[in-house]
Amino acid sequence: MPGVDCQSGFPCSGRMLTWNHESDGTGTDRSGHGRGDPRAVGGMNQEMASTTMPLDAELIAVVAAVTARMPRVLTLETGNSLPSGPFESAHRSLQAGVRSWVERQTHHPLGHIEQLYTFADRDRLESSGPRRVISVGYLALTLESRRDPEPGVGWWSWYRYFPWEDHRQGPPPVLGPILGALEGWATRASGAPGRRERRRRYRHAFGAGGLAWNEEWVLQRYELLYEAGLIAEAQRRSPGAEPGRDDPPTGEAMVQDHRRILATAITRLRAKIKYRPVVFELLPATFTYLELQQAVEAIAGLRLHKQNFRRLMVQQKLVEPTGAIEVRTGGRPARRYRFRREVLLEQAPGGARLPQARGRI
Amino acid sequence: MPGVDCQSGFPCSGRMLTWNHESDGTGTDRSGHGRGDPRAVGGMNQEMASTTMPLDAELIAVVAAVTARMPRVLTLETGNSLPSGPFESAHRSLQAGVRSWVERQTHHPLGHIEQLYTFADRDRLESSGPRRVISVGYLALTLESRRDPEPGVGWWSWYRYFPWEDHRQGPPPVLGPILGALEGWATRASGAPGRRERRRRYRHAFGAGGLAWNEEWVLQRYELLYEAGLIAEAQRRSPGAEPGRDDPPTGEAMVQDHRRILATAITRLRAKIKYRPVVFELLPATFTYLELQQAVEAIAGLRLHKQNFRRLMVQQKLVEPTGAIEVRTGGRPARRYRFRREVLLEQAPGGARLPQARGRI
DNA sequence: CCCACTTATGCTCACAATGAGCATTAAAGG
DNA sequence: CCTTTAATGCTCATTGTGAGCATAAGTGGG
Repeated sequence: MPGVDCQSGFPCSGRMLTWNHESDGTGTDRSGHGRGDPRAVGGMNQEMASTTMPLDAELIAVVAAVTARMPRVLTLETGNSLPSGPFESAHRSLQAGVRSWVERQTHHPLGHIEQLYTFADRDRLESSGPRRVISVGYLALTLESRRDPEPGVGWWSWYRYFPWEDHRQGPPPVLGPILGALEGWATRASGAPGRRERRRRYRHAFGAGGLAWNEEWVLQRYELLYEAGLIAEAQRRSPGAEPGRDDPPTGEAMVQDHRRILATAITRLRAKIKYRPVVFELLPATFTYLELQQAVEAIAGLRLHKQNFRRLMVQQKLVEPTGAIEVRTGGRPARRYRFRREVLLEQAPGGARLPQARGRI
Repeated sequence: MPGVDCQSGFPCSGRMLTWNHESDGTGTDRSGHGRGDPRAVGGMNQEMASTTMPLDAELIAVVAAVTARMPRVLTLETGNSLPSGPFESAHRSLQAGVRSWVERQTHHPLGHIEQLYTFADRDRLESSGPRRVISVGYLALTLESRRDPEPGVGWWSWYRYFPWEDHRQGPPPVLGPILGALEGWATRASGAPGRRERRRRYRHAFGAGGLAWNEEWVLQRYELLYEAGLIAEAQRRSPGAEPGRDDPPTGEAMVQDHRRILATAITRLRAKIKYRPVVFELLPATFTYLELQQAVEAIAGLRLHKQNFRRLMVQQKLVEPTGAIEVRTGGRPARRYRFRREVLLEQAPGGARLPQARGRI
């Protein structure tokens, strides 16, 4: 009776069967901005012209980079919108469309690209024209290039739009006022159960009241703030609502729901950086361990333990020394490394342990 | 000097920073069926009418269930296609569209739904009409219902389409011939490096030559077989190619690229089941540990270690006993459990440990 | 009633992975 | 030479996970 010999990364494992309980915000049944979203209402009692309907497809890209320890996003209109454009007939595929569109619009070559999410909610666009639009969001990782900055095109820190997300120096100052406002929102709920529920939700999302901060829940936090009416974009939609004078600052707004798409992208990247070697797409060819770590820290919005980070890099053999030494460190010189591209082809996928169960159990 | 107190699930962790090296096949820059995909060629030298183009949106659903220890998919046309239909103007959102379309088509209520992927490759459809189509794939989890089976509508085992994916009784018989054919394909490459590369790729994907089988790489394996010309759908596309008489059986074909979409869904579900409590969507309200385990095994196509699986359930407190006892076990009676829905709201997300770094490092 | 057989449950044990933090090395700047 | 700042090495306690032994509690036959 040999037993399973579990290399499956599974229950026999269990390492992998640690269920997260959290929605990733990109897949589950949420059509708008969460329950209270004004956009989720409306419709459903309108024309009901149940026929195929020609529509336009739009591509929206979140182009991310890291410079000077800051995660940045490529924007148009002086930071008010993400690069986007129509899906054209000349494009072989959606992916090709994003690439050509963004590169034409920004003169910026894209690196790694992945699809984020597709949506076509009826009330998405403010000026709903005659045609319905289906939007496909993409996340692209690159190096920030400084050359020919077109007018209006620029790189802005993520944290300009989500100031509560940067916990590298500990909880950011904005967090206090935000939690205060959320508590107010909870208090305004009708009924004790409603108040309790709102309180539970915001504490959970923001790690308040002794709960832990989960850096991955970017979208959830944004949606909660939106629901609580603390996001400028939400106030735009309900014209009656004025920004309360006591409302805390909740970051710069963007056109339409671009900021929500950015939140989706950050969520995705913060999750992905943990199980795929994507950081390297954001770094120059060679780097020191510290630079690598700081890139991860910038994205995650957290400080990391230096020695353990190093140990991890060593164990996984993701990088190899170039032989070069960086002397401008402020301390002992550091070795420079390069990403071992071969790992993309090699055997063991670090996290999810491999396969196969043999014999009877 | 307090230190980081790393609960971040991060590098200080490293638990989470074990990069996978693998593409998930749903996000990366692959527009067709991998490098050799005939669909990835074509186009790019055609009309180039670079303007906004009205197109039709189509929704395609992979509706999954588990019955009698088999993972099943809801199909139309006697197993030849997935439920699909146009995105209509009456639909509030894409998600709502899938729901109503599938339910109308199959009289089957859907449970959990998540978006899979959106594609609009030019050469996707065989009969490319005048209009371009953008397709949005969805994955839905439900319980199989037996009532009023419309003609042509039915549930088929996944493994009918991917017979090499079921490793619950050890490597399936088809695997041998398939590996043989892949070796032949590798041998037919021109040049030693080409042959070596093909060999490396198929061994990696299929866990041949001492390598481990990774149950998550469903899409990669399918694409490799497609590229090797071993998939019926691929042969349809290049009319010259006849199925070789020595070709191994590679499962039932489906219309268009529906089988590829199914592969994407299986890949996603096999991955997701490890870090989110989604299995419960596939189970009745109460169940025994064994039933739960068998559902996971059906999806993963692997056998699991019973005691450790149990330990996991206990540790994570995902289920609670109902008090009921199942006696028809063939052995000692088993307790029945129910999923603790509260866990969806509760604190700790099992896998990705929580956050926050305080103090200086 | 005892026995063989089957599945359910408990529990142990060794080993690998991970969180924290001490210690040492190697530059730069007075 | 001494202080400060990083880079690197390495230790140590804890927890997580792979395997498997052992016992419990039914069923179906002698």
